[in-house]
Amino acid sequence: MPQVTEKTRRTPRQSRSEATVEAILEAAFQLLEADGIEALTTNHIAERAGVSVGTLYQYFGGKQAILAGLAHKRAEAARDRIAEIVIAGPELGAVRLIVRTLATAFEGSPATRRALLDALTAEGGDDVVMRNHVTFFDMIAGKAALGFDLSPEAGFVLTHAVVGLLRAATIESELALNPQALEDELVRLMEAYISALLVARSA
Amino acid sequence: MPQVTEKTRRTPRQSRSEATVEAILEAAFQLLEADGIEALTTNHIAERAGVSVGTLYQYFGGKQAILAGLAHKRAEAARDRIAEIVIAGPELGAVRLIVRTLATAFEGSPATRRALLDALTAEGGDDVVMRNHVTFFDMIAGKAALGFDLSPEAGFVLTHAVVGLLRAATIESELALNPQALEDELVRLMEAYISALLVARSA
Amino acid sequence: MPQVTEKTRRTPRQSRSEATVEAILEAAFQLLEADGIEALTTNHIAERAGVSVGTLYQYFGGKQAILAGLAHKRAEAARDRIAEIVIAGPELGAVRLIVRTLATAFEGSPATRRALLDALTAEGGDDVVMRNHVTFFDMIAGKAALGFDLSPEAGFVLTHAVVGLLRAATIESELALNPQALEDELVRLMEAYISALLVARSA
Amino acid sequence: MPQVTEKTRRTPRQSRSEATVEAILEAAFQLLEADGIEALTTNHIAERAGVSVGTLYQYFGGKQAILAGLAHKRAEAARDRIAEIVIAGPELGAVRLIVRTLATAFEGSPATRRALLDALTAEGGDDVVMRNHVTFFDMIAGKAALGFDLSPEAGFVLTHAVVGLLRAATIESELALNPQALEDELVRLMEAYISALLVARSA
DNA sequence: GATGAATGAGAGTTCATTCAT
DNA sequence: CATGAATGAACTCTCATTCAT
Repeated sequence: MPQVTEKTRRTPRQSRSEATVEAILEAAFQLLEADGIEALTTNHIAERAGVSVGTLYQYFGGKQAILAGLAHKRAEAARDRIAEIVIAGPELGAVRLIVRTLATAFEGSPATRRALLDALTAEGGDDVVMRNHVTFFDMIAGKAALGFDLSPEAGFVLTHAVVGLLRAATIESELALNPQALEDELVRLMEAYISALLVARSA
Repeated sequence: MPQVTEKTRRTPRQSRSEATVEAILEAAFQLLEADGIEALTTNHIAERAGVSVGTLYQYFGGKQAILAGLAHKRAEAARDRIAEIVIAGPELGAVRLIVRTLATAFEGSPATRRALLDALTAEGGDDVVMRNHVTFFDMIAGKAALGFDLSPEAGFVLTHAVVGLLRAATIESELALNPQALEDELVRLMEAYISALLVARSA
Repeated sequence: MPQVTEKTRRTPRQSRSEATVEAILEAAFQLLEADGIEALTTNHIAERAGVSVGTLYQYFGGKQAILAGLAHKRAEAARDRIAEIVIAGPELGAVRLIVRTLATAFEGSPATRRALLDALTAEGGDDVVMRNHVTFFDMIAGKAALGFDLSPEAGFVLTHAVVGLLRAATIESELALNPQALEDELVRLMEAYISALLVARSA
Repeated sequence: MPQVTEKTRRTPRQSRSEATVEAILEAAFQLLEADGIEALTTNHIAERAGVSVGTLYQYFGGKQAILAGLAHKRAEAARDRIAEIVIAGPELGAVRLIVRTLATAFEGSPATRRALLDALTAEGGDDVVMRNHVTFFDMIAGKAALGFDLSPEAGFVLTHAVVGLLRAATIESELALNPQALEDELVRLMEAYISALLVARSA
């Protein structure tokens, strides 16, 4: 049974280890893109990465951990970019920029995106986006003059509405939605909600 | 390899067949609740249902088809209930009632709910909720006087925002969100969005 | 991890199943003799038996269970033979016959004998010889006019002295002990002990 | 593959080396007690001992060698104590003292005792107790006035009856034998046998 | 001498699926 | 229609051991 709980077995300190970890993640991403989640096995990943399975298991607890590692890297990058946006504080276009950042956070084919998104939620709480959603959106909320008394539920809705819709859009590829139009609607949704929160607050 | 494409092999007409199908679905649901998705195997389901694996394969194309069957039963029930709500036309509370119906559509533990939700999306387009979202929300849209020129993207957002958020809420069980407060926020989100759509339309 | 606790997964009722079980045990014995315990794998056993691994796992919980099955078959046969000896009641030679029966209970090479003996003890209490030693030796004890108040410890010594020595003799093959002389000494040991017990009892 | 043949690679003379060897043995013993033989790996031992695996392999030929080292330490201590007993020559109680010494030779849980006992026999002839059993019991035999013409088989029985029974008693822990009563029976067994040997000799 | 990252053969095991009965 | 014994490809994961640093 895989050790899902313990993501990293050996925290790499030396450059050789770091390169190995990087090679494993890169190999996993390539295979994911090429053959899909079904064909993604630890043996294949190790082979493609040019290391032995044993080495792979030295750094990752199993397939899920690798997927999670891949997803986290992207999620963190997205979060950093959003943080920059908020700090830079382009008053009006902030919501649109954030939506756009999230929409492009996960590179790769729809199937890959879905796999990574699932890996994030499969961890059950270790999800960076989720775990940090309060801190994260407090920043936005502060910028938007909502103050800090955003309820957990409102924060949750603010965070997950966009991510959830992007997830759904990724899966529902055959609907052939217009990305631009979708972005417009997402922005409309978020701005309408934020306005409603502001109104409720001032009441 | 499971036959994802062909969901039902034999459409039951006789009562004995119906009972068998029912027993299989019920067995699957019980095992899902009791042991989780990991322990859910066709052999176990057949055993619990009191039929042989062979018989199970006479009615279902495989594990995924069973899960999908389970999910569809719920999804259809939810859709029917929502249709009634819309027809009954309780002007003001409609959005809230719909949200509530969706929130309670899937019984069972969070893990079970997630598994069923995933089964729905895993089908890749056969999803009743998704496939019918235009028809479905056109009804709502009509009631709400939005007219029929709801863009596909707006319809998509309208449908999936709620479902996606409920999905996220189900998974993120440790956040311990207040169901009532969450419902309030969902209603706020939807009503704000609908208003925004109305405003945009009239402009 | 193998399911050591649950020896048989499917109790065979039909002749086909019985033949399969028999084939597996026979294959295991042959491989044990030919290549030793190290080379004994479930895959090899299945191949040699002419069945698939899956089938093997339908009947046995794993390698240990197969070994245990093999050992039990022999142990039971030995016990039956000893029971016959006691019932037949050849007054003087009984001890020698019992010793001889135990000495020849496990066919095969020393390594095989050791493996089977170990499998018996590895079960931790399910061992037929051990578990039944009281019942078993009460019969002998009765014959020997010791009565039924044989202490558990005396019964234990009676049972295990011979088995333990045979085990040791099997392992210590390089000592090249003379089987006949060893048998003589074992008989001497047992008869001396029984006499001592009788003396103690009459005192 | 473990190098069973070559037990020690480097015989330590310096104190640092001795400390390392000691740390490894101690670590192995602790892990054996805590987690059982299954969880005992060279990597774990090295980690617990505070050395690298490489260092471990500098001093021990492998896992078996470590286990053997552990067992030998105890076996040698027991032999020395028994030698003292024989030399001290307390005529009547000697057998009882020897039995008691053997019974307490291996500290630790039953599982640990079994593992160490097995390590001793697994060496296949390098076993100190076994290899030296003639020399060893000749001393006792001499003391007991049996002379030097003790047959190898009688010597074997003399040595292994006690050890084998203690092994069996260790494994069969659920029988909950009374240690004192068991000791009594072992003494009875040995004294009866020695007497029988004496009688046979004088005949 | 010490290190510890890397190895990799191969073990055990699962389970969706088939098809002869 | 039902059965369930049989299948077997494929998977995850271990761990004793080596050797370049």
